[in-house]
Amino acid sequence: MAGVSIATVSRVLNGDPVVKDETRLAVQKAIKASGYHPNRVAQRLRSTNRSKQLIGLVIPDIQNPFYVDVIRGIEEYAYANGSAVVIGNFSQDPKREKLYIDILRSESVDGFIVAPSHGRDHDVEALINDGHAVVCIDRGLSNLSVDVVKSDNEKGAFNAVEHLIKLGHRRIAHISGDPAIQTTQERIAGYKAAHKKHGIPVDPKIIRGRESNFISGVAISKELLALPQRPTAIFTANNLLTLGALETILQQGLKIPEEIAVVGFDDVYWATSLNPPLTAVRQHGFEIGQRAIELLYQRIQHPERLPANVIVKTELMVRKSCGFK
Amino acid sequence: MAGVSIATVSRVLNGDPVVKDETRLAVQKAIKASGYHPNRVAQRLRSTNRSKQLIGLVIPDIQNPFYVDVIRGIEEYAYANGSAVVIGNFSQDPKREKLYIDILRSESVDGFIVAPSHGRDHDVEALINDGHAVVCIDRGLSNLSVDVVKSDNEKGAFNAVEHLIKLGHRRIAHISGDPAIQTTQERIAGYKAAHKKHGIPVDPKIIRGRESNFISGVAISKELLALPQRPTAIFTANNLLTLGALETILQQGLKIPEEIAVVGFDDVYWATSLNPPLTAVRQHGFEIGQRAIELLYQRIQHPERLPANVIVKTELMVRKSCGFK
DNA sequence: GTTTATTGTGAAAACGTTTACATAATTCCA
DNA sequence: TGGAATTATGTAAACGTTTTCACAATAAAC
Repeated sequence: MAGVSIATVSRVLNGDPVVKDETRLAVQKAIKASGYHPNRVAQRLRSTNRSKQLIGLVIPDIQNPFYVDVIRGIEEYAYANGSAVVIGNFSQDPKREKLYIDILRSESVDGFIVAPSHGRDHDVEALINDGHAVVCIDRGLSNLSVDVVKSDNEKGAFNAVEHLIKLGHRRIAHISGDPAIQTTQERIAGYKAAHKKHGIPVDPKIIRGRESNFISGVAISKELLALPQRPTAIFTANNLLTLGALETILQQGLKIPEEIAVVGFDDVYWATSLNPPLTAVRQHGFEIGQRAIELLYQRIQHPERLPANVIVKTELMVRKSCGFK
Repeated sequence: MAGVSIATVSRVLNGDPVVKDETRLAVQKAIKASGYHPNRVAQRLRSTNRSKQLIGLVIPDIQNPFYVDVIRGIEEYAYANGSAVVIGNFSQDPKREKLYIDILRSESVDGFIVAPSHGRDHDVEALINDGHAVVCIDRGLSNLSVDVVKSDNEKGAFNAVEHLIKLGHRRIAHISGDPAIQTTQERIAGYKAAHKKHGIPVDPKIIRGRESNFISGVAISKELLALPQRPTAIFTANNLLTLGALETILQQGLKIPEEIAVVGFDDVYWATSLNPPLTAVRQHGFEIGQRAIELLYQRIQHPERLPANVIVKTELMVRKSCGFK
């Protein structure tokens, strides 16, 4: 249509400076006129060096607002680069995680951003060993050195618990998540560190963790509230557990913060609408996403770069659920 | 490796019954041994008839839990079929919507599930006119007949408002969303219908709508509460507006439901944890997603089928935010 | 006016599959 | 046992690009 070969069209599309201005304009005109759009599938199939404009994201739980923030951060960057993001939400199911990794692998994405289901995630390890660019979020891998972006879980938990201690609480329960997950362990460590610093003994009976979901939150908080020596405060390890605890407290008609104080890990956008507004540890999910995709592009360009470990600060959002003013 | 041609390997992969059992086994063994994975990019490039195992999803707001439910419904089905889902979140930005549609188009996805940014969405129309399989969710197109799956917005709003009326409320405000969006109009229609049925005059001054976000919710509820003849109840048109209203009410120290009743469109998983638990219109997002992808696959197989219009029921979740027992 | 550099363009291979067609291998029937 | 019918496999084109290489056209140098 522009009277040139497809090779020249390709060059124009890729901004190759070698084409004459005259032909470039002719081609661009023809592209406009014909409504031509390059086929990204063919582009990906062919090109080895250049960016394939597609990145894969493997997420454990898309219902968790924290990951939604992460996704938004990643997407923002991807959008700015004309890249698309393929999201696989594996709902905490390792089998499904594997399927998504396989799919994305065979989609020849530029790279992967993954929250591995656990520290010894063989599928993610295999991915890295096969030379793919991978950045982990929220949790790392125990056997392998890899780029990781996550929150400062220990510090975040420490601050939350210290806040409670400074308000006068001495018997603080902790509803934690799946003990197999690194994140859980770090948050427990922060909890303990705050106790240690203030010379308060840790009672292992009031640190209880199972799966990270609403049900566990309800169940564990019931157990804790039935204890003979009832805690005056509860520190929950993520937003679903927090909801479970609130449910129980509401149901038992206990007053927050007078009868029981609550601090949650994971700030959520509706935390201020709770009554009373919830004091919570805010993770900067959006920023985590941004840093992750930046690292990913760096890794793609410099595969030999040493793995980075980015720790993103948390922020204690003090609201009204803590009591003992 | 199995001593056969690549054509035969392809046939084995696609379950072509023509291959001899013996060779099939040999090939399968070789596939296992070599860790071979078919390249989906090449598959998509080549194959015209068969499913490309990729569907495109264009969503206005991934932070809205309703859409998250929709996504989960879609993904569930896709996962069961070994398909992947590419998600484009355009954050209510039509430019971004267009970019994502273009990207997905050139990814040669099997089909699209889209929530068009407005009724005259030219990009979505173009998609359909170009012969792509498209299913709309949440809102349809005004110029074009297309498969649509959405909630029964009018009925949902009607039930919510009638519930308030039956509890004795006579002055019910409505904080609505973007007036340009069909969904908004339908919810307003339901609001009016309930008034009409019960012979209560509609005061247009207490129906106010702007963008569907937290800020609007705060602003409009402030306006409403400052009115000389203050409403005794507020019906909000979506979960972000609800949050905004709750924020204002909490800040002004008003008691729910004694001083002001609240019913929200969009039930959310944390509605029960609010204090008091929120009465809300539940949309079955997961089911909407499921129906949408079912319709999409049907449309792919029968492009000439007449467009369907699936209306999914809503459910009024009666909790404690309505008062006037 | 030839040779040499420089610049812009085209031809063709390659990416990893699917698929129409051809051919080889097997079975069937007379 | 020879040919036809059937079955299983291989060959090669195609999908829509990118990219290497060669070549043509122009400009520069002698």
